Amino acid sequence: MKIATLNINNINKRLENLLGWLEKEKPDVACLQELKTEHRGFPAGALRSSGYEAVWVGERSWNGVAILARGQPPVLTRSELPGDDHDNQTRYVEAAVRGVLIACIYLPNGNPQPGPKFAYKLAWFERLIAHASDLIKAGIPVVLAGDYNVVPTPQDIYPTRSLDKNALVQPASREAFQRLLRQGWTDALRKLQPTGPLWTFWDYKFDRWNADKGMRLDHFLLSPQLAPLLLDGGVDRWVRGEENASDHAPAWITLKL
DNA sequence: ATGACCGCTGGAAGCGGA
Repeated sequence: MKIATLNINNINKRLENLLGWLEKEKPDVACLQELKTEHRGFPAGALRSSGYEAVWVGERSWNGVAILARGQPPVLTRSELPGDDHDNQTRYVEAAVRGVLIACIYLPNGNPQPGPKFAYKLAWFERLIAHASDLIKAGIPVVLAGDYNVVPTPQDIYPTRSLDKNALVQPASREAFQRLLRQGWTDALRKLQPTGPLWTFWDYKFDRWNADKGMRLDHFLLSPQLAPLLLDGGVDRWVRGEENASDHAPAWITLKL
């Protein structure tokens, strides 16, 4: 079972890029973030024509997340992260596919830092940690996939001091990610490749793609039952080099199910 | 680097993203 995650940065603006990637790489499950469309604007028909059924939550202009599954409909289990009834941002969707619970996450960016946006990021992270704890305790196979907007360690970003104040690299952001891992989750891509660059994002600005100055922001966390089933994984870097690309590339893993 | 990008809203600059 091949599971992928991609921050698409507007699904309708990049629909041809998305369909081209799905056709070529054929993930069984694809988690998407930053749909940037209201619920009714989601291109469900085009995706169905390409062989994918979907569940999604969306809002105008910002955020929005989806789970696609090839050849079968994902079974929706949650469309929001528990813990704050006043949070209306569409950043979490969860569904079961072939016996695996898939959570698609778009964690808040948190810039500028410090400030209310960074506080929202950390509060959202705490809600995720609480929910993830419940999922671990449930003893079921779970993949937490998505754009965490966290650079976990210094080796997950090109060498620079210019981003020292950025929310993505703050000690509080990294500490929250480590606390999540310590519940028993496995950082799948880092388990496969313990050291070295594993970029999934290159800023549009400053020609970062051509300089290959990227960051690792998109992660797969595996529950204890799934970690031993991890076979392979990587980043589809070619997608970032296409015309009209998102600033993220897809990351993927395969599980022996 | 107060950076040179990209997309959105609204109908101009300003915001958000990372």
